[in-house]
Amino acid sequence: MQRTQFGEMACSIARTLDVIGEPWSPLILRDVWVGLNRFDQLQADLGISRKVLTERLGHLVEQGVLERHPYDNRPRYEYRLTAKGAELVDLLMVMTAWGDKWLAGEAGPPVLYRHHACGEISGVDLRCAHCGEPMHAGDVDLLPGPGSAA
Amino acid sequence: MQRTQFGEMACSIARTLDVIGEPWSPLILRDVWVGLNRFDQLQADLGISRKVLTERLGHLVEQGVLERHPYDNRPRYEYRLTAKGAELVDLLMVMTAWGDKWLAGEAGPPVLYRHHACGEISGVDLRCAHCGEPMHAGDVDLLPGPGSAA
DNA sequence: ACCTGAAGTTCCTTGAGGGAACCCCGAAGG
DNA sequence: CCTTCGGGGTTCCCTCAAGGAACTTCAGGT
Repeated sequence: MQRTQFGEMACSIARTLDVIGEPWSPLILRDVWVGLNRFDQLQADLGISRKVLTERLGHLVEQGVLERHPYDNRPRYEYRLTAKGAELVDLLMVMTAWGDKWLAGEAGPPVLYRHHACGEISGVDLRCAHCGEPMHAGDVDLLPGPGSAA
Repeated sequence: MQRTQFGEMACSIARTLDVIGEPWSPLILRDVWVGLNRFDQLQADLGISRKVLTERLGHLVEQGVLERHPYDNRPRYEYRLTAKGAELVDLLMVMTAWGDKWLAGEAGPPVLYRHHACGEISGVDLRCAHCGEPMHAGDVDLLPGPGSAA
């Protein structure tokens, strides 16, 4: 965990980091997304310390990103993405795209995405929600919004 | 810093975290993106410890995300995004979109993006690079790729 | 010769991450 | 009824990274 809390900053990036910025959190989300829903599965897959896993899951549940819910009529629980959490998968897909492009090396990407709509192996691209044209680092101006500190 | 190195995992998310997963790194990138390029500017804006800032900048330069380069013909340096780093801004924009939606509260988003192509205030949306249709958590199947461990 | 300002570096303290052992609870087996 | 098993955590200790503040270095300006 970062010692400095980012959540108080007037910045959506900082606030998002307060939710999933701790080490392991994005990987936990990825695992839950792909269907590893139980404590021991996560622990085994990630090799994370049980103590830290407990802390992370607690935090993610508290933030409304995961839901802990019982199964099998005994003290067994599984974790699932909430709607809020499912939208964080966007972030994971963009990380995947960047990692595939810049870090995968000779071997190529470890995982491929097949898009339901077109059936093709593909990746994500960022588009303007308004006009549908590409939207990347150089394509925007930044303006102070209603929630700015000033 | 995470004690466990994620870079060795066969996962582009984990590898990406190895580059920018440390606390502060995404915020440093954001600041450099918006034009805070010098050590003291970054330190003052973020309130980060100078020691940690030195470490983070060093790591980001080593990873090829930032370039350190001299100005003013004396021991003065500024940091700039490389092409590799500029593409990481995609990640920041997605984090912003999510934070704006789920964490901004009453006050609304602290920062707005105006898209050059259409001139409108807008945000990003994820589309399939192949067919252009929306691509989110439920719209894909995952398949093992060439670089998978198996 | 002195001051200033940028860009680090050093040193100390605190607390989060790693690791392994331990605990609790309900079910199933004998 | 007593024991074992397996999921889901807790507890404890150790190490190393983050915070914080003071110190250093180098070049220019006055």
